Amino acid sequence: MRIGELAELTGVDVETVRYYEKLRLLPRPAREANGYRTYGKTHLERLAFIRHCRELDMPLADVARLLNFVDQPASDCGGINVLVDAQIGRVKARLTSMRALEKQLTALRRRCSSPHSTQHCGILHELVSAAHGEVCACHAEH
Amino acid sequence: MRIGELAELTGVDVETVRYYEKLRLLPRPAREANGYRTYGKTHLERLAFIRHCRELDMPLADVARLLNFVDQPASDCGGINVLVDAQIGRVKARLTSMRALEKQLTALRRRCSSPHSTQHCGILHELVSAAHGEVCACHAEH
DNA sequence: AGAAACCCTGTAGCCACTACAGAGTCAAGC
DNA sequence: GCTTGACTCTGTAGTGGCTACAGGGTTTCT
Repeated sequence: MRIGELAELTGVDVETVRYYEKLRLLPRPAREANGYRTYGKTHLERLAFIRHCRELDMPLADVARLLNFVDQPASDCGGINVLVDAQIGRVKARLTSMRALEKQLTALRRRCSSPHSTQHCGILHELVSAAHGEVCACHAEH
Repeated sequence: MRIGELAELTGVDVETVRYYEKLRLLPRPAREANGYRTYGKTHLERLAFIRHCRELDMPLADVARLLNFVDQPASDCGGINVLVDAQIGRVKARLTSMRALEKQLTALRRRCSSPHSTQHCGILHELVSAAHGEVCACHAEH
């Protein structure tokens, strides 16, 4: 299997496959006589593994650690839980801040319903008033 | 006011202030005889404006556009709404995918409650099974 | 035979910073 | 006057996770 086929099967860009190789997430493949990379089933599975982890938005450094666990079946899996829990924590934290952000933006948006001149635009007024240290609708408490 | 004081007042890092200047978001300040930057009230307000927009997670390119509107009070403010709406759209889309992500991760996490050997770890099994194209708990439908 | 599609290496760009390196300047305390 | 520490300057490189070339070679299809 050449790199294009591997990329196609896993839904990963060709350049990304080479990128993963450079980061040593994928082992170096054998080469054809012309220098083309040749992949087998193990590469396919490993790449699918990486991709699945990325779909869960895990950083590549964590994926590398998970791959280490895969390569050492006898070791304790406690570290895996730690990684997943950390990822869940990050996602939860971002969710919280994103929800707040959405509220702030919609509050800001309500300040201007119909188009008119910039100097009377409620949105811009809100943004500018923050520059004066005043209370703004989007970042108001409660 | 020197750069450190400006940074302190706005809660922005000193390096970031210089970075904004390089991107022409902040006008070039006057210089003291020793070459130190000197800022006034207008800089302070403009920087606070930028920071407020960044708190709403707007890209700097959009912030630059908003600053253009500020500088042209007579122009139509329709473009402002477009920017804010686009930002709201981005945030909503990310919220949706983050919520799905959280579900996927917690489903994955449930696969391993107590620590044991890696080769029997349900989490790793899930991640590996994806590599075989099988259905996994975290990305299962419904 | 020629064109399109694939492959190679290596480098630079994206975003919004952040972190230096290596130098100069300034104020306070001894 | 001298040291120490805090501040400032410029310029460059690093972060993550790709993505997009440039400039070449190879294969495959028609």
